Amino acid sequence: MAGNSRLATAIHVAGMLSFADSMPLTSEAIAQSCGTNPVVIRRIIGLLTKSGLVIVKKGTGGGARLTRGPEYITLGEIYDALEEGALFDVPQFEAEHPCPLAKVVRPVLADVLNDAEREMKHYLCERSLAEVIELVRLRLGSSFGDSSFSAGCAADSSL
Amino acid sequence: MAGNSRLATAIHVAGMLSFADSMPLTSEAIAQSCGTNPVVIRRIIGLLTKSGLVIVKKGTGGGARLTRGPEYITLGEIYDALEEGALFDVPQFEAEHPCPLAKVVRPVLADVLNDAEREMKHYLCERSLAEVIELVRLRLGSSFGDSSFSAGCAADSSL
DNA sequence: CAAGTATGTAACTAGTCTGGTTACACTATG
DNA sequence: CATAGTGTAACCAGACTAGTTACATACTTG
Repeated sequence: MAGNSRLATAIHVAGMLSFADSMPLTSEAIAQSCGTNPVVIRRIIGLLTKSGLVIVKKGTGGGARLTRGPEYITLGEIYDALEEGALFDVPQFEAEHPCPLAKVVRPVLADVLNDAEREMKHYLCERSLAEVIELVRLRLGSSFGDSSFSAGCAADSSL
Repeated sequence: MAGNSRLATAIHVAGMLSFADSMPLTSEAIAQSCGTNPVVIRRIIGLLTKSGLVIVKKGTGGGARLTRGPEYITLGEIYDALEEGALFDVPQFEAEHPCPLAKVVRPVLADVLNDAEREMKHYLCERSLAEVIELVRLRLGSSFGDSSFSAGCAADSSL
């Protein structure tokens, strides 16, 4: 349970919502596809909602759906929605720290490691959800048509 | 104590060893500069040694020193030495998984997120330890000369 | 050889995070 | 009102980071 699978789950969720198009999906249905618990899904959907990527309808027939088409959602936006902290922690020192070199090294390290993280984020910002879905379509080959995704998966697992 | 400060510490350590040039530094001296415990430093130095970046001499007058000049050590090598796991965990599903879409989505996500991580690593591999040291020199301005680094910091904190 | 110095490593603790789970209040539909 | 969903709090388990103590081992010097 060590690694961080939240981003994988979040993109998985967004992808499913994209397939379902305007039909809202329940956290229960999504959780089955993701092999996890509805509450875990709701926690993630809550963050996506907070970032304006998703809109949620409560009550009977409710569920979540995307606010935009997948071409207009980048993986970077999904990553940001999760509010992860900095990838690398660079503790800074107080003025009284005995080693003068250390006090200068740390801000430099913070800059460099921040840049490294930015490279990763930049890559994610250049990949749209639609691109990911297209890759999935390619892997699926021709076994499914366009609309059979939601019919074949989301509908199945919601019953 | 949440974040991962190991990379920052490891680069800090390598930077100090570079300043000390051929004079071995003890984990005690480095720990003082890093504001942490000698054992923490030894754990990191152990990994750097395992990767061939550092060589260690035991006993009186012992300590660690770099095996190469800082121009020939990249931050990517230091990152790899720490043997961190994958940045993003992408759990895969068994063949019996109920949702057929999910089983196809996960390998795609693994690819995409792996690429994102690779972008970050690529940036680190293009930055040498010498470049970091140069940035530190620039921030220090002209208050210190070249050799006063090890004399001013490492030597001070080792006494 | 003996004493001192330094590493290597195991063991334990504390704090934090992710993920799983249960429980329950709230809300919208019909 | 009954049902279907979400939102959220609370708690547990597992894992990791960092700090610390303790001790065996190895090297150097006198």
